Amino acid sequence: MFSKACEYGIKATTYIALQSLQNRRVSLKEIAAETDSPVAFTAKILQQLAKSDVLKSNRGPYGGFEIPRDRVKSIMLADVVFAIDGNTIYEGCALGFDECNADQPCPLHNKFIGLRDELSVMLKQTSLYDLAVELKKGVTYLRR
Amino acid sequence: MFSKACEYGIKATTYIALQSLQNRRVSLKEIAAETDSPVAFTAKILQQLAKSDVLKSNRGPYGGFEIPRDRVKSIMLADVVFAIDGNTIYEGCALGFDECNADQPCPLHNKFIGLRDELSVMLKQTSLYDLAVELKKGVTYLRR
DNA sequence: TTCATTTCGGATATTTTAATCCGAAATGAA
DNA sequence: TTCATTTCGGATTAAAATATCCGAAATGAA
Repeated sequence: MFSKACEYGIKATTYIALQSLQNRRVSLKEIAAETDSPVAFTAKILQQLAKSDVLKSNRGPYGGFEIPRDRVKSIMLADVVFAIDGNTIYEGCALGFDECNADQPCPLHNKFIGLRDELSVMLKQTSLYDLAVELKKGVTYLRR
Repeated sequence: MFSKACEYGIKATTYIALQSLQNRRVSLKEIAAETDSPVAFTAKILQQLAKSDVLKSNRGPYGGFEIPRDRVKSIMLADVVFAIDGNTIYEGCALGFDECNADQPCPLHNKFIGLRDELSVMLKQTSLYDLAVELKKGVTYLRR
């Protein structure tokens, strides 16, 4: 479904969102530890997310990553996924055709369009705020 | 979503099902050509599907692959997918946890269970016969 | 039997994804 | 300024997925 990079990216941004809501800037080391992710690989992903303007990075002591408080509610899961995996998840054909549409569909096309649309809606409607709130409540977890 | 191997496997079994309904046994070469798939890689996948009893293979001249006519309606997409990709698509966690359930869910768990169940139902309810019929009608395609 | 045809199975090669390493650059504090 | 801390960015390595190659085995027909 998602690439490993994207999985780490979602966990990381969720954690950063939670801490940012409490005005805490967090370091790469802390993020990797809290999300059970490989440190160096996570660094690359965070860099990419910073370039895509999903989060803000700061170098030097007391540096780290953050998401401006007023943006936590408007950054959607779809933004994170798109920044890392692109749009194949929304637009890609289940059987790998470069193009696949109602006009000339693959055998699975019609059985998948509904599901894909639902997925798309879900990703676009779920904000980092939504994910952070549940994490804070303790009803979801970033590691086991 | 699916691995490349699984994509090729679905296309191949759909094609074999269509031909088997017309009592035609088909060769690897023909299958690969009709589904626009790499020959040698497709061979491996068909071998695997034969071992999983999704289809029957026959060596020698006039050999090739087939699906017993009376089984085309009872072999489901889920059987093909399971034989190649296993059950991660049904049971795997969206964020890669080894285990992920209502008791200790990842941040996406609850947003995904509905979708995953729908996918599961769809794969279990769609038979090779269903796919072959649409292909025969000319409303779906195995290559573009 | 002989031969051409076809799948089988193991080894190998290529490509993509995942992950690490390390010096450079930025930054804040002493 | 000096130094420790932290991210940045490029190079490299490792692992997994994708794909190919080729000789062996099976099989049906001449």
